[in-house]
Amino acid sequence: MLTIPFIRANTELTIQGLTKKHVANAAEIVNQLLAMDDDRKALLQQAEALLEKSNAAAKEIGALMQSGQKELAEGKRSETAALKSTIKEREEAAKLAEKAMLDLLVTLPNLPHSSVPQGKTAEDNEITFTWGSLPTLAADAQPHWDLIKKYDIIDFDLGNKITGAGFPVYKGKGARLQRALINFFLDEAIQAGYYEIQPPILINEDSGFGTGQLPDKEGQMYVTKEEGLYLIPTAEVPITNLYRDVIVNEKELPIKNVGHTPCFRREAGSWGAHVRGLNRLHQFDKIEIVQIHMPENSYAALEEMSKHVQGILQKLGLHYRVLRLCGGDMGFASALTYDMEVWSGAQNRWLEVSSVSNFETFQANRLKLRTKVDGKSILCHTLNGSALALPRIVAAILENNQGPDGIKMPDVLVPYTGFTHIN
RNA sequence: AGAGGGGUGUCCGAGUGGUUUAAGGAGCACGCUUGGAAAGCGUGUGUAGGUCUCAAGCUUACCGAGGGUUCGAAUCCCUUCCCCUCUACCA
Repeated sequence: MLTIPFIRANTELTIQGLTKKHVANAAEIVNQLLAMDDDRKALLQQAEALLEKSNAAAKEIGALMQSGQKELAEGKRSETAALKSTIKEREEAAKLAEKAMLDLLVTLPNLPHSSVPQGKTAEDNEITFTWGSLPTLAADAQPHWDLIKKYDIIDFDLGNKITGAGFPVYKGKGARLQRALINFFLDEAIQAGYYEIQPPILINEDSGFGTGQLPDKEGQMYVTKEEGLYLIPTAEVPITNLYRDVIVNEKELPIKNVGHTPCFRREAGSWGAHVRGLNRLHQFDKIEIVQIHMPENSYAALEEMSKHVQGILQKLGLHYRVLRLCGGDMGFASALTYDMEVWSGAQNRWLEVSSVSNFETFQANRLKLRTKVDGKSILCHTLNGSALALPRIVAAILENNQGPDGIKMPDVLVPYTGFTHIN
């Protein structure tokens, strides 16, 4: 979330940024927020003044008791007892004012970086780079949902039986391809200096708050009935939350972590056209990279992460493009996001396979993730990106590499799969 | 899951209602000392908020978390989380 001191010092900038992200009535909300903070401070001061008085009196009573002046102590006691209810009342008022302010503050998205294009929908995203060329496919090229049936490698019907829609079962070479991709992606990340983490895939409420899923987006996550734990929508949540309530030594920065996890998304209400086959699932595997930086280095890190993801796509020989998301299409917590999309040969459309973002201090403020500069604590910058999500990569490989002898595996993957073709 | 014991600062650790303004030790930083180091001596060493032009200062909260009792809570009570031991179960 944004910080009040920042909003106070950069009120105009804040309003402009929120407007770019299509927050309605940004100016009104910001002014209300500042008024609420003034309110909070005033109430806090009242409460603290009374507390100071009461603390002093309690200390006096203690001293009187010790020196045996019981009568005096008793008198003082009844005097200060009267303060109690007023103090409690003011403390509660201050607490309520703070909560009201925070409740509003957490609803505000992060401010977009100055390079973020204006715009409302995916149409307004800016294409910054395109690599490779359209695959040449036979006229009878099939979409992946037909190919997986033809080769019997991914089974939606079985998934329906044991769980429900959107939970496919990977079989035989389909399962082995999954495992190959996971290992390939992890190895690529490790080679690029990332440290591997295997986090829990259920998280508590504090973690959901730390990275911005909660409050507000609980509808997108599965939750366990008894414990109230959430199934992670992405490894970003547990891996970033490792640093919740942490003051990291500047010498330990940058932190570069990678982890593979299954990801769970309810995708409530988002089913319809364009979501056939592997395009959108309730459960899928993803390798996630997370970085933590000194503020001045975070944008260089974002470029590095983008290059890392692109390097993998190039090794896989997938035609892709890079988008700089516009204000209306970017995520709640992000300041700048690049999406990578691969070309899906038989669907004739681009599929998003990665999203890399710089959150600047937005998550760090929620997490209380700080470092020290000249003895003062400052918020770190957090970044993350998919490197990569599996299902759409699988869809693209299947569709783009189909031929008369089956589906040819990209060369880099063969050492991992142990086979050259799915046939 | 049941019974019992715990959770104090960067770490160890004392503290069962009132100079706790959290003892003591270790570590760390700086200074003195030294040819240099060690030892020794001295000083300092948390987070967040408020006040303040800045700094200093003052002030509030924080002893796992939340609530309560009290003039006053690390200390007493309740709830909850986590750790340890034993039992049970299990891969």
